[in-house]
Amino acid sequence: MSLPSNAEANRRDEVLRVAAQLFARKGFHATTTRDIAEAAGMRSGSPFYHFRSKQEMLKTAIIEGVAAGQLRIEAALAGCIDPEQRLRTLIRTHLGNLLESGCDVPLLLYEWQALDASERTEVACATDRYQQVWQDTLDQLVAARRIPQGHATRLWLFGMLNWSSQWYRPDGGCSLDQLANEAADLLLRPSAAPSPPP
Amino acid sequence: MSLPSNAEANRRDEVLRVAAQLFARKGFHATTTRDIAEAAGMRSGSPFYHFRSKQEMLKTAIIEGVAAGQLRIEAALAGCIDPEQRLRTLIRTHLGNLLESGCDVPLLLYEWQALDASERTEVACATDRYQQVWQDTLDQLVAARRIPQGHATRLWLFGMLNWSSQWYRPDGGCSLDQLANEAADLLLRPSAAPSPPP
DNA sequence: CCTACCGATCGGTAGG
DNA sequence: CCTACCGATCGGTAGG
Repeated sequence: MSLPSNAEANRRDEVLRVAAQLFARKGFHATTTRDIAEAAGMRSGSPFYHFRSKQEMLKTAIIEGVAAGQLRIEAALAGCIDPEQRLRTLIRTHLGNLLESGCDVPLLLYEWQALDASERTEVACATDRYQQVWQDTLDQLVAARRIPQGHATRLWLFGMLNWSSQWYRPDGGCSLDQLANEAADLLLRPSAAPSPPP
Repeated sequence: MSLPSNAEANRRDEVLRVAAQLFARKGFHATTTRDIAEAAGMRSGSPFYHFRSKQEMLKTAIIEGVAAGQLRIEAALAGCIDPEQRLRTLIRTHLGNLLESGCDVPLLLYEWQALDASERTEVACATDRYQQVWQDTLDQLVAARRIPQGHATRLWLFGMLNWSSQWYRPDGGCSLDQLANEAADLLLRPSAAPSPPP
């Protein structure tokens, strides 16, 4: 038995990176393993030295993308206590995870349908963790009457944000900071006056 | 020259219907023309008697799906004046367009990427019309201070609603009426008191 | 990681 | 609309 060498691991990461970007841009089924090989500077059979199958590339890309996004969220949230500020930070960071170039492994939101049942279960574990901190923050804001109650609020919110990958263009003259604040303003009610009514 | 017979047109509609449903459920690239033929009770080459290519089936399905949804929206909105009520009706009807079974030709939100440039232009004409009535209603609600200003409000709203196709399950114990009202409540501020402050 | 290749499947067509 | 078929391409593998 031998552990993978550093060089080998780096090549594997490179394959994963280009695969994830192609999956994000063209979709899983519209991307061929030959596309991936070419983008990684390899011959057509070589990606299969690193991954058993195209589906395994997808599963790994989804899970690593979510994990990387989760790390960025935890870092951005460090030391942030106020629920409104936490929500704004979550929204801004999530938009970055979705839209900002330089994401080595982008979030792949729509491609999980190409996975089979057991792979979906693995992916669900990663996404459940990603959503937990959102739910906690939303619960606090409901308690503070900054947003209305509702079963689906977290899902509505993810929808708002995730759909931006269908329309956002970096050259559109609207920064992610602006967009993030606009989205938060759409959800948040003004905070109640500090003194109660007579 | 001969016009298509009724029987021929009916078969074409049947091909389109099953193609649209397969595209919606599995995605364009994961659906084969043989899947479509089988679902329509034909042999593998026969769909091409009605459509020049698989892409033409997709383009037609998208445009007809949007047009059918548009008709349902116009019918539901007839005689409805109040902006809040109009928004609630738009949301409820759009969720029906997305999620309700019995949609012969469902809305295909994500598959337009498989089209080429000229086909996308045709699709854009149909979707622009679909969005116009939404924008008008949102503008009225901004003027009435029921929702905050923002460049992207219509896009946030469509995101909220469209993402529901990723998580909504009809047996989940939540009706579309409930969901629609919850979504509207998330957006709408309470209307201002009728008398102005001193 | 490359060379060389395989079996399967795909979109699409000719001819009737 | 069916039969019969084609050329291209696909995911994946054996052997080195």
